[in-house]
Amino acid sequence: MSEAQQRSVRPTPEDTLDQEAALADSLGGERAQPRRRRERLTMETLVAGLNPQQREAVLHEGPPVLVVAGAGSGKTRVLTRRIAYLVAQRNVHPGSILAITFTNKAAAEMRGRVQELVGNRAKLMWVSTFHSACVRILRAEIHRFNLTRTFSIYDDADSKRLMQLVAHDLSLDPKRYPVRAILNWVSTCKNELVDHESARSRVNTELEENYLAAYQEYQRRLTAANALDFDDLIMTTVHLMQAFPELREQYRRRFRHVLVDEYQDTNHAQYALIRELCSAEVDGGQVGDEVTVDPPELMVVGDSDQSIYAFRGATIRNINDFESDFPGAAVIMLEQNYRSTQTILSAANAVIVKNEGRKPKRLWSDSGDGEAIVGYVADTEHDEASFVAREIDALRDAGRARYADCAVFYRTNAQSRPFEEVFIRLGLPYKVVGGVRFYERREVRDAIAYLRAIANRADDVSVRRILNVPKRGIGDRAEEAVEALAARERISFGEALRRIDDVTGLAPRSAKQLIGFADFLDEHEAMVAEGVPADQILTSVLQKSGYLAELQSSTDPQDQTRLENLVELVAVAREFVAGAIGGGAGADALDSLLADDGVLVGAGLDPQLRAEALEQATEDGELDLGAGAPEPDASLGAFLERVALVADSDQIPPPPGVEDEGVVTLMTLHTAKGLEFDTVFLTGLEDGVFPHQRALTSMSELEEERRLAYVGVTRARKRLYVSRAVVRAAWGAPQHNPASRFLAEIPDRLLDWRRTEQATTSWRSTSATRQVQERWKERVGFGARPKVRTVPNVAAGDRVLHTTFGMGTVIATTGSGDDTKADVDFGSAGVKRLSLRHAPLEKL
DNA sequence: AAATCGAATACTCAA
DNA sequence: TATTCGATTT
Repeated sequence: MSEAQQRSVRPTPEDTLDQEAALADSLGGERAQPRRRRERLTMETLVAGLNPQQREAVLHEGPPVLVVAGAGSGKTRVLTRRIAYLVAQRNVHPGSILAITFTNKAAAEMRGRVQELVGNRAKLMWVSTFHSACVRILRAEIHRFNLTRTFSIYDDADSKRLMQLVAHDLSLDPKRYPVRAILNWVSTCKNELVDHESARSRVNTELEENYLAAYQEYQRRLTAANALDFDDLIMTTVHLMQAFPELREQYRRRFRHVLVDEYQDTNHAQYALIRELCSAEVDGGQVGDEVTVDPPELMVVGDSDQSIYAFRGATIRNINDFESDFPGAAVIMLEQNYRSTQTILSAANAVIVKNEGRKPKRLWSDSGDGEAIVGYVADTEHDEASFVAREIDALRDAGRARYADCAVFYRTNAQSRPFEEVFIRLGLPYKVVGGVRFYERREVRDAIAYLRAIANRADDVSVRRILNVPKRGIGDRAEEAVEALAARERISFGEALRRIDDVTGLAPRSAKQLIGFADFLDEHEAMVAEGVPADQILTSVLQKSGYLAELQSSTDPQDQTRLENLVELVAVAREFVAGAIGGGAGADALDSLLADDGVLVGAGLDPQLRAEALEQATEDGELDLGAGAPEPDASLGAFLERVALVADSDQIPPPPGVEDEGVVTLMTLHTAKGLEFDTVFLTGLEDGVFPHQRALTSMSELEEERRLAYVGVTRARKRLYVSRAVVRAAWGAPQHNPASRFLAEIPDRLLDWRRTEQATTSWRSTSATRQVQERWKERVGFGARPKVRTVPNVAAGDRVLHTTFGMGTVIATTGSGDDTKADVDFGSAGVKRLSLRHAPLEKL
């Protein structure tokens, strides 16, 4: 970085520590007497310890402002201080602040921190994710679109099931129309605010014709089920604002300050929502529709180098075009990093500059070079895991790190396994965040489906999921008969269950079972109506449905685990209800929602968030911001909503206490965004793994992978390890991977290689390959089968010639012996997986 | 209607 | 490898 840059951003010399201490003191003093009206926070306190740019951001007034916040540049601090400043110095009512964060956990933290600064009034703020905020708005307003406030939220798995039904009914060839592909198309539409009707305009091919048909039928059924999918949550909220200008006005009046974190990861729909709320112009307004309110003050914070969610519609253009989107906007750059050593930052900078067309931005730090980055080339993924475990132990023994200070990152969830195996063997405490998530387990989903069916009878997907789970003698025939009635009468499946007498062609025995099932649902529906709290409904459902009984009597050891998971779910529900009823002061009780073992958590979601009723505009259009005490909400609906919106990152282990040294955290790079650890292990740095196989052919995807690498590197405070495995098992077969290109992008002078690849030319002779091959053969169950015929001996990196595809480069090899396949990049012809035995391939 | 077995398929990332 | 899907059997 240039000298000038350094000088221009260096903070004014001041004793940061002292001021922080003073701030903490004043806060502690205030907390001791919470009932007294708190001292007005002074301006000095609020900007204490901030550098000039941070201070500017906190104090900024007026036009929209973009804060370009490099990794570790203290943006959370800026956001919380700004909110506190708004409340304490500018007399902004907390109820008129809307702050959007990326995860529920971040929201809870931010609310907590602001609360420490300004006290309980902070509870009136809306601090939540886009999704939570939209759900909150939708619950209050969606009747305008003819859904009811009890609508179900379909997650990815639910959507998939529904789309599967749709595709089947439209008799789409599953080969040509994989459900996943249809859903992607639909999701893209929704992220761009294209509903199932206007989507016609983007149909050009026969393929898209069918996508459209699927979209329309899918949406029809979703609506019939009184349900929305994830993408709908945002799109529908925007459509509401557009369809009812007075509604938009109402929210514009309500939210005088809007703050958006992680702006680089917003998609078009989210952008449009912000625009509806904050734009100075009226777009899409109707005749006679006038903006009567000045737009709220808007601050967005983001870093285009950390944009890693393009796959779910995030577009970097939102942050790049902010200044033209919001004319007169100000831009503030935060480039001083307070987190990492210069070594780590240099590595990060060196990697990210390889991306083309990005706005130049260089992080710098004055905390010194620190330790060199440690590199390690392992033979196999198991060796890689052992290395990481040994290293963590060594650091700990040397007193240089606690478990909780260490994190292991990988590209895909599947890579966690070898680490878990080794950590368990060595007795190293750890927690995997994400992966096979609690709420995705079958038994948990079944339980949730029961609850949804009760809360929302029209929810066909849920009702039919549990119709015969546990087995109660309701087979396909019976189900079809009921469905026929539902179709004939144009009612939902659940509704048809109430009219079993009208169902034709039903065996008496089936009819009896169906009536029993319908009664079961009715009974619990009545409980909900009586206001029985969610946990009691859940336990009742599990018992009376026979679900528990079936698991208890099972001999399958897996069912034991399932049982435990359900017990866990009940515990979550209990905590939820306790939190809601304990209500009011209950931010602390919330923290205890963190599960104690590795299974689950549901932290971070403030019950307050849904407990607090949405304040409505009074008749003359004035908003009563502080309306009433928040109502505790222990209802089934509230519980379901929380369950639908929990995020992976809500499960990150809490910082350890004084005695306890916590656990090592394992997670994907995506989940790691926004976090920081003293010691970071960046693993699986292999082409084909990270960057991911599917990103290798596309420039833009490759750049996204690089940003992911950038995010990974910048999570580290003091120590960074980068490692790869020469041979890695994928799908049970050994795979040979070359070094990740990102490794080469880290300057050598920053790296301390503990171990490098042995100089072996042929992969056949490496011990690593043989080792994995042997293991593989044992598992698969065939011994040393003699090869009938030799196949071309190629390895990753070799150049090859194919009779039709021409020249190519071997990316990786899969399998062994006759089954060996090679992934070859033929440039313009793309990446092909070829069987070496058959392919007309010649090694060059 | 339920259970069982082999084949097919799948691994991105996630609210 | 591990889960899921379906076809088949009982």
